[in-house]
Amino acid sequence: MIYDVQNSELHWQKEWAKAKVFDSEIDLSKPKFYCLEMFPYPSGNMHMGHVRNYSIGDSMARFQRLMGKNVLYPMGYDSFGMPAENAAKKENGHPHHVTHRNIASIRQDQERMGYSYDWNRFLATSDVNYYRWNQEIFLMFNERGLVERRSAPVNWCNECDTVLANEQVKNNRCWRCGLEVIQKDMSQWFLKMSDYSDELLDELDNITFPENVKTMQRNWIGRSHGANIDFMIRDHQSKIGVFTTRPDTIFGVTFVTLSPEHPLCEELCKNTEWELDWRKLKEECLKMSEFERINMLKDKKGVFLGKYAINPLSKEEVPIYAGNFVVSSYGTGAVMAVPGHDQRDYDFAKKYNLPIRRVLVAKESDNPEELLTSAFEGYGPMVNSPIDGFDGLSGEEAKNVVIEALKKEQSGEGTTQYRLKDWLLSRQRFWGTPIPMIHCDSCGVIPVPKESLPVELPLDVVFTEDQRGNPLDQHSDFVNVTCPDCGKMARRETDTMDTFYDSSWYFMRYCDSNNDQSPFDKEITDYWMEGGIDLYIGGIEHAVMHLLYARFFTKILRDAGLISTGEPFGRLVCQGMLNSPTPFCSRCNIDYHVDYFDKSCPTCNDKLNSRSSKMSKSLGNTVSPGDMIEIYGADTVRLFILFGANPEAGMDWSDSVLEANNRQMNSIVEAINNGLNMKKVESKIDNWLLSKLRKNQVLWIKSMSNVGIREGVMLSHFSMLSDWSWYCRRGGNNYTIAKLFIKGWLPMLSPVTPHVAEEFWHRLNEDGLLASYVLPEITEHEDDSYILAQEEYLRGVIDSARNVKGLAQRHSNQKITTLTIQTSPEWKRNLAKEVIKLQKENFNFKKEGTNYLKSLSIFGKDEFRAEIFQTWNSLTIGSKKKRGRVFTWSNNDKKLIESSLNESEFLKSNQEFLLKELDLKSISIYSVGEGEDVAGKAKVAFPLDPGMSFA
RNA sequence: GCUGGGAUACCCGAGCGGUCAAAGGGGCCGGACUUAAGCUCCGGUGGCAAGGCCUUCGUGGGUUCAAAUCCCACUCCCAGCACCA
Repeated sequence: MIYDVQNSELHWQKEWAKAKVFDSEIDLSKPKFYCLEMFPYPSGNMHMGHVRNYSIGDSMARFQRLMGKNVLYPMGYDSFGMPAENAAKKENGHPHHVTHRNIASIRQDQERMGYSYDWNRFLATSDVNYYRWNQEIFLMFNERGLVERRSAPVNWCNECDTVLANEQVKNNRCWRCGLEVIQKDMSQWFLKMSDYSDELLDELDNITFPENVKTMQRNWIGRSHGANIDFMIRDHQSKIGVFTTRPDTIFGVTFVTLSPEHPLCEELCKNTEWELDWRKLKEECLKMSEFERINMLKDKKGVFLGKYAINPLSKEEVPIYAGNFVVSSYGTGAVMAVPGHDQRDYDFAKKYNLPIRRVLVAKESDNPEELLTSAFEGYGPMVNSPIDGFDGLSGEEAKNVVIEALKKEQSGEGTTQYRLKDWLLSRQRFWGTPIPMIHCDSCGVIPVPKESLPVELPLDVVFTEDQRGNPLDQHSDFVNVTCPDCGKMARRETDTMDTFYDSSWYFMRYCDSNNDQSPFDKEITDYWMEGGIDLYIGGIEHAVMHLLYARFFTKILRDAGLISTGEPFGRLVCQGMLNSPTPFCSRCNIDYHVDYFDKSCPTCNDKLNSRSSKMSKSLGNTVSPGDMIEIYGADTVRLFILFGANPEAGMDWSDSVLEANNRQMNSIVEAINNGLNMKKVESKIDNWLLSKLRKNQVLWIKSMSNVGIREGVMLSHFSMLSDWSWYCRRGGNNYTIAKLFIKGWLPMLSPVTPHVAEEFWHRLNEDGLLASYVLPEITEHEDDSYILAQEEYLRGVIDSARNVKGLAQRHSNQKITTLTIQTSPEWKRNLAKEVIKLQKENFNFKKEGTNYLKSLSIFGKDEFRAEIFQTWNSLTIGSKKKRGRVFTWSNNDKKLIESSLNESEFLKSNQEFLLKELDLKSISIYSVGEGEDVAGKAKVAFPLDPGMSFA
């Protein structure tokens, strides 16, 4: 066996660990590179999605080390969270034990893949030496006034027995378990993320996130500019504050709508004939399921509340409604309804027969009295204003004038509204960071003093299957505490923190993860975090959760002076989905479990076909990394995953491609092995191989530097091998050259398939480990491209000869055995050179070509004239579909022509090779005119394109 | 509905004005090697009367001497948001 995959991989993993090659320390003499993957929740074994994530990161970390960067590449675990708690319940254990068991298991899987982590920086967020800093930072937030405890309607998930942040509710369902969330009024802890709305939004313009992530964050923050306007109520002391982005439509208001949950509703209609209807509507809205709500929203519904609001400018009185389409949490929960210029209001007005008024026209010249058949939502000049000074104004100007008028009346002002709310931080769960607060009957809610930290989670808790709620509530040692202010008995806060808090700063902790005095040292962290993490890789599912929280957190830490940078992530790469074949019914548009392969659809009985769907446990289409490693080794799995698709693209699992990639690895091994056993025979092709190596290296570095891993792999694992094959085929057999080539090749192999590369690095007798090798700067030699072009020419000749031979064979009864090649006559070559020269001077061939040609001395020969003319045209103008050859030649082609390459001599020197490649007995090669014009092919001979005839 | 990203040969995918019948990979077909299979290597893989011609890069229009590539409209797919005032 040339290469024992399994043993070799394990061997080198041990060697790397022994030599501590991946440990990183500050080194100001090198540029730093902080490479990071979103750390995993340790749920047992590593799955393919992890493999993809970490293989991308590892290849980049290894590549940057090769480039001489000081690379920080740590790994740790996001180990607080519900699943550990649930697992603990199942086995009557403690989440702490479950967590550490899982960490050991997933870490082993990661180590088997050969990832080059600096394990010294290991951290688990559920360990007290991590979460104690969560608490200290929390106290700092509190001091800075960013912590707030308040009673508010919050999202509650019954399954998870806890509240959820807005970001964690998707389509009204819990992001973790999928159960529909309900609204509850509860007193909860918030972090004032809204203080940073503007910066979080504006900074997006300056960071290199993928466009879709930016868009998602922009949508989530949802800033809109507009006005708050107060409407007085007739015969009532309260007023209604509405938010609108369209103050320019103020005169079109024909009613005001409150969300049914709005507190004013009750105030307005209590003890009136309208109360019952409102209560019904409110009930209906509160209990609506997601499905019903979507159906219902098509049908706008509302009830009159019995009172009238007064338009602050026109003083007109309009009815007040409660409407199911008004969202209570956005703006003020109340809208001024302008049916003429808002489609929702239009629909509502139609249904309840309310007046629709036009107060804008699209163009100055439009008729202000023209009836509206749907809302006109664009901008345009104001019309029909009941007060002077507004008609004719439009857009921003109109808005500003209206806002000014409102200010004068003291009933409104310009304002900005955000969709982003404060971060609801508290969870009613056990397995999270305890919120370091104490409830004292006399002193109120007060923070745990810094010197009493950490507040530790008790280990003496037994979890049982039928348990509900948070076991901390029942743990008297934990709960009972003396008040740090007055010394009386008090109760400890039992809510814990959202786990997104843990992941909002772990990347800074990595920089200094063994610090037991503070979360991290500023100087050290500034070094690694300068300009943000250089490459951050993870799933798109965190686009508005983790990635937004972490940005927010970083900005606070910056403002508190703990760190200098305000944006944590430099380049972000969101890896694509990993798909795998799945039974699919195209009629029902449903994926089925893999058990249904080759069966028919259980719903419609159609034959099921196959399509690629996201790997998931429920579909059973997952592939176990462990199994694949056992069969093929880590290198092959890594190659498959990195060559299958670029990092951002989705990729399909394919057993046959994986197998093919394994064969590719075998071929590479064999090729290198053959190279190391070569004789020392010099040949013409030697230089070509080294030129090719340099060319490939340069291209490879360019691709890899830009995270173009797929393109990089194409060069390192495919082009390099086929170039090697070509070298051998051309008779290359020079150990010295082979060694040079392999020494250049192995580093290129190492980011993606590090084990095999390391193994052969040693067989090459190189000093030290390839894993810590720094690639010297690659410079192409001056004549590289010429050498490559020459070989390219030869290949081109062989290619077209093959084509023509096929043709000839079809027209011949006997086996073709001879070839006559006539290379371009000298005058055509000279003409071509002339044309290339002219083209470089931007000569206008169309306009001046013919005259120029006539001025050439060669044109004087009558017998040639027609052919010269044709040649000239073919070189410069071309035909309808093809441009002149001078425009289609590559730079290298031009170089060959300019250098006066003697094509005949060159081909003759490769005569043996041509005979072999073309399977011929004889071949004669000469320049046009120096031998018989066989089959009249002289006239088709062009520079770099000889005439050929077979017999 | 809005926002963002897509649609390229049997499949996956690169290309993003002329060097494009379109890189690379898979699959398939043929050849060499082998007792044979596998492996490996080489070649082919839109059509045809074949150093050429014709048709093709979601559909229909347009700009251009020239379009997979630029512009317009449409269809479909994926993702996110969604009565956000």
